[in-house]
Amino acid sequence: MSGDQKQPNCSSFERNISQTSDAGGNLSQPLSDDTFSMLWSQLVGVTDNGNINSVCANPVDWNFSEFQGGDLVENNVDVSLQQIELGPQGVPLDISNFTQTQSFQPNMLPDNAAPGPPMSEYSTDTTTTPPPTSAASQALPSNVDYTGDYGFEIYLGQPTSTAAKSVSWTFSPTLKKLFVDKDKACPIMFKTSLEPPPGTYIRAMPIFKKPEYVQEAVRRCPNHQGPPSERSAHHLITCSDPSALYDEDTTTGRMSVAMAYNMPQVGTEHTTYLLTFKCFLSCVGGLNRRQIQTVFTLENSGQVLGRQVIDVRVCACPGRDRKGEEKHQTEKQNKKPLKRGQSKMTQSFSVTQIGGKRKKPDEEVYCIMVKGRANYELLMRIKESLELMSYVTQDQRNQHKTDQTRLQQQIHNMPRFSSFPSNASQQQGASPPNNPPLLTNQPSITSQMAGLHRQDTLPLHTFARHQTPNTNHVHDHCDGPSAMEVDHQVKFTEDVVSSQEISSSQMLAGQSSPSGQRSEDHAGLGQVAGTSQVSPVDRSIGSWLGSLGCQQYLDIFNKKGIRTIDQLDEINLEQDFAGIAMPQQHREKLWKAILQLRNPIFLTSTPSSLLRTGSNASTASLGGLSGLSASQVQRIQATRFTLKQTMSFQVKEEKEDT
Amino acid sequence: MSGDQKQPNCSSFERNISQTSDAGGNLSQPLSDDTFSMLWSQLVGVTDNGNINSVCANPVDWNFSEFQGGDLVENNVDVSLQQIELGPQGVPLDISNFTQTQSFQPNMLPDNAAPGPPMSEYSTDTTTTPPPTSAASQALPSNVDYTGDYGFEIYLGQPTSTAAKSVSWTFSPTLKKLFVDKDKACPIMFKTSLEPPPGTYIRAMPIFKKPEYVQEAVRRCPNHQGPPSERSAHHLITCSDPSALYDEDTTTGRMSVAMAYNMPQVGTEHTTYLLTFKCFLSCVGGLNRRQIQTVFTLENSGQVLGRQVIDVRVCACPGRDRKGEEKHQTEKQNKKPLKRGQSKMTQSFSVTQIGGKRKKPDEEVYCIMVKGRANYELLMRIKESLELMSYVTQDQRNQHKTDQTRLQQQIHNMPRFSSFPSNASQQQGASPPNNPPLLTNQPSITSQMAGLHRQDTLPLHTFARHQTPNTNHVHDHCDGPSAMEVDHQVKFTEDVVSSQEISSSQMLAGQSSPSGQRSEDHAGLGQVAGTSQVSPVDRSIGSWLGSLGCQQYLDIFNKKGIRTIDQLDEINLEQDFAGIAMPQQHREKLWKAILQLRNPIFLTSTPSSLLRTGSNASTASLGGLSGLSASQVQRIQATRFTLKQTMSFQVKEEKEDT
DNA sequence: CAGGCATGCCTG
DNA sequence: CAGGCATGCCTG
Ligand SMILES: [Zn+2]
Ligand SMILES: [Zn+2]
Repeated sequence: MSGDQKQPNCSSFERNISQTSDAGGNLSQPLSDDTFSMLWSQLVGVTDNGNINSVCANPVDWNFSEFQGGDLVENNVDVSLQQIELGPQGVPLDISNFTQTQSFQPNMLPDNAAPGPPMSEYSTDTTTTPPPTSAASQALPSNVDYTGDYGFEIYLGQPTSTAAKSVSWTFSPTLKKLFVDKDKACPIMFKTSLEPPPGTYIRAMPIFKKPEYVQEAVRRCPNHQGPPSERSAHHLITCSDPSALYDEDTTTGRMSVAMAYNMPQVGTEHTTYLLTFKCFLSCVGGLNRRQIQTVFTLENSGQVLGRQVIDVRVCACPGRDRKGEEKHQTEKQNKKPLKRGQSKMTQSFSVTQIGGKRKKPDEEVYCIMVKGRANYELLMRIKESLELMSYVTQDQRNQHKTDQTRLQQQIHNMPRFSSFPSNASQQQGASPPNNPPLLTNQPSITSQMAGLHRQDTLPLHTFARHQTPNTNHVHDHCDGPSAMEVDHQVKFTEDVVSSQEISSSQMLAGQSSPSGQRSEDHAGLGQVAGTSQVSPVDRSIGSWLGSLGCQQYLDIFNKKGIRTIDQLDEINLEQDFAGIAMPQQHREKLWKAILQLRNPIFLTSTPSSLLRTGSNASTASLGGLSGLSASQVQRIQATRFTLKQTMSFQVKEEKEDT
Repeated sequence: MSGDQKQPNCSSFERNISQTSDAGGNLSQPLSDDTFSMLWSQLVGVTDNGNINSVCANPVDWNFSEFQGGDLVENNVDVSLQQIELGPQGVPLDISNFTQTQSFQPNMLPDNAAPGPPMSEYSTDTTTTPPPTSAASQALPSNVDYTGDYGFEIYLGQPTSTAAKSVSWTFSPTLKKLFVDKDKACPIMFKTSLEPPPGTYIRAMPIFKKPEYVQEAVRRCPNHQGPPSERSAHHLITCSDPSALYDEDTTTGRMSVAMAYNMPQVGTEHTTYLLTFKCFLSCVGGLNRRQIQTVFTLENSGQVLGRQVIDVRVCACPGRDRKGEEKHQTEKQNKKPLKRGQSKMTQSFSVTQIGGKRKKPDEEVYCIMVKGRANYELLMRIKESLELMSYVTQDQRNQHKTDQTRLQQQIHNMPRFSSFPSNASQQQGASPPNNPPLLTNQPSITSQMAGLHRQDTLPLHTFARHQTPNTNHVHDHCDGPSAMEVDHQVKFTEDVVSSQEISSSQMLAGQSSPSGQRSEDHAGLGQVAGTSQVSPVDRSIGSWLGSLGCQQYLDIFNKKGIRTIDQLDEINLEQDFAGIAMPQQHREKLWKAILQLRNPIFLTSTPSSLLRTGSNASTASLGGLSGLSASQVQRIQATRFTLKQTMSFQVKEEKEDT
């Protein structure tokens, strides 16, 4: 079994690779803090780069987990930077993957985030201003799939559900991960929907997945280095094709192999390359158990035409390890949402900046020593918000103020309390002992909510919760760019509101978002935020689906025995709804709404309570382009940041196999 | 837990260390065959060396286990080559360690095999003709303890019985093995009883323990190599003393560190060195899980004054691994002799050659491909005998012929059959189903013997077995150098003989060996051989002890419930008799006799039956110097070969924890 | 090729 | 520092 929880600690690793590490020395600072600093400075560096506006699509997406002490089960931070050139039709800022939290699929930005259909005018524009973006030469190489104008796609053969323990290789579609034995040729196939220009090649380049190491070039361990006479002596990945070229980037030191790309032979759909990995993931003094990905870029003259990324694990027992990781992942998926005592929180920031003009931030990096994890985490999130705020334009701030004022007025009109359900059976199950029947402003509201999770009747009145009027309710579920001005010291209270009030607040959310095709997803987000901030009058699935415009799926939920939205905690949309015919749009909408329901509390004033809450997660976002319409702009350079952090806590007394 | 069963297979290892291996390429031949060839050619090479007669003591002792497939549990071959200079007093060829079979103590040749007391005339003799015998410069370095004229001894602190899992180091006196963490300074102490000449130093040199690798220099794996600026960059062992010198022998490539030796500080008994091991035993591309020993030689001007050898395991958890290996060893000791279905055989050859004159054997090495383990093992033993035969002198051959003739005459006088015990209960227990009541010449006799093991009554008549007259009965239990002329295709039959016949045959054995101090051990061996070749009339312990002249221990056996010699299978002399006051001489005599009883069948015509026999082991020996007396020689150069092979087979249906 | 060990290293 | 995992590799 192989998981990704275990990583070499920094100090021991530094000793191990002291001879080969060519990464910067800033890893000696406290890991987590430094991680973010490094990550952050990278982002800043990229956006400050003068080439930024000419980059067609340069997303950066990281997924890592640290903070491994204590109860923390998972902590993923995805940072995505995407620069998009908008044409006259406008390219909608797709946020359909916004709430994606699986760590094994972190890089799946939607294909339609690419600059338009093949052979459109954008492709010309792109090719006429080709920046030197060869994957190997970038300090922070992108690991985001991008089929590009030529429909570049990777293929690893017919999907298999399992493999013998020691097969030479096996691909897990679920994990999007290749498990491959060392020194075994592995056929990797590619195709393009259109034939790229002559001289196009595919570059295969391994990168470390975790931000601590992403700057370090992946190379073979000393044990497995080839003879100096071989061009590929230090390359992890070799290609059976003798004409393959082995590059070592002079500045980044990255080792990659470039293989001529030709369209598939007649009768075949794909072009196959036999690749060999020359080190184990576990190789001491080399990969050293650090997860890697392999970035395949379709390139021509250094210009990236497409990109496909897969995780790769080079190990002695690909079948065994695949099984282990898939099981691990399934356990994660299945059990975490069910865990009463487990808390998960996801925060996500998305910042879109129109144009490249913005004052250059202070690039000096400071180190803040913080004692205690709770304080540290709190400070980190504040820090993130503060730093991200610098990317919010004045227009966005103004817009936020307006929205804020309007919303507060609406909320003030709501009654603070109404009635409390007398049904004692609602407090059955795993509800904590201290479950006061009357709601107050005290912080244990999530415990109370946990006590209601198992209700299977349809109460006429039930809980709803929203923030107190004097705090910024949009702080973690913003529906506009102004959400950056948030108050992290926010407190939640629980209110019971009537159905009328619910619908009005939903309307409010709907109203605050512009309609129209380009802002559709944006509006969707606003609607989702509304459902969690202003609760439905009853917690029946029917009402909830109705509020989402998804009544047609009521039967499906009922068949699964789900009658109240409190039961939604037990759902796994990807799994439970995998076989159900449903437009992707709806699927995403439902998934987002469920996530919102699960994560009503993002931050409380007492950070330690994060470890005790029944279920908390949060998604904060900064949607850009809110003030834009297609008629307003002819061509826009847009930069989108997405920073998503998911943290999970494991409650001690619960066993893994509950 | 760490055992020594697991070894890298040859091919994978070759690939792993292809960059660093500087050993000969003959490892590509079949491992086992090649192992012996290599080993053998080494022996031949050493003895053919012109320097042989001037070498004071140059024993070679190997212990390894291969043949790991099938039921084989253990296979140790110890080869010892000792060249001894005999003074006027004569130095008896001590064979007190002859039956030692523990693989963890293979190198403990007796200290009195050294050339006499300190400051004797030999020391002068030795120092006036100093050969270049620095441990590092020898292709096949000795790993035999030798305190030498100065009483050189190693000390690893107060013995401990156990240690915490991850202590930086711990020494197991039982295993004579140091378990030490990588990169942790380990204090190793030495003392001498006399102060050696100025300029004396201690050389620490690691060697591989197994003959497959013993020629290869031990060096760090590429991962753990130091910077080229360090003299010790490739040395496994480093010393904290900056004045230590790091040698790399130009011809052998061996890496060693030489540390100045000074007598202990006043008030201390030992001189301490802080040594550090820079690679794990498991290091890929380096030690690669190959067991090592460290040879500490007290040297002066390249001359070896003393030698101390310990096994070393560099690992991350010294305490854990020590516990594991000690447990493993205890299990081996305790359980193997008890196992009914397990068979163990030990063969041991000892060849002593007087003087250095002997025709140079053909040094060409050929490879015989053999299909099937049984055939292979059979052929290997034959090969060994044949090759060892070339060391037998003509005098020895003549002596053998004489003995042979005399013995055959005696045997012909014995009745072939008498009666068969009617006690059906003798066939209880683990006896195989096909257990014919009447004895014939068929080959399944060992099965029948197994059926008799559990008898706990004292039958008036019981089995005895010896070889048919037309075969050479001394083939595996020789009592003289002529034993080399053996017939390995020998067959055994079972006879029942009377007690009178037993004692007569014992007398025979006794008569054939000369009396006197110098040949005492020789005589003892002959007696032992006699007890197994001509069986006692009854199988009671009393009779057996009486025949050995050890009646005084009858009570001890009875207290342990042992009443027949068949029960001796269940005894472990070293353990069961550890606390019993008994002269070492008697202990050895008993032990040898028990071994003989256990191993009546050494070779059968059906090799596969080796895997099925209840208990078989054998000791063959070639005692040298049989014709010598102290008065005949003033000074003698003697060379003694000892080749001992121990093989154990595990029967499938028996569990380890029976 | 499945079972399982050996063994460095991570976690509490 | 003990428990236990991760993972290359050996064995049947
Ligand atoms: Zn490697
Ligand atoms: Zn090493």
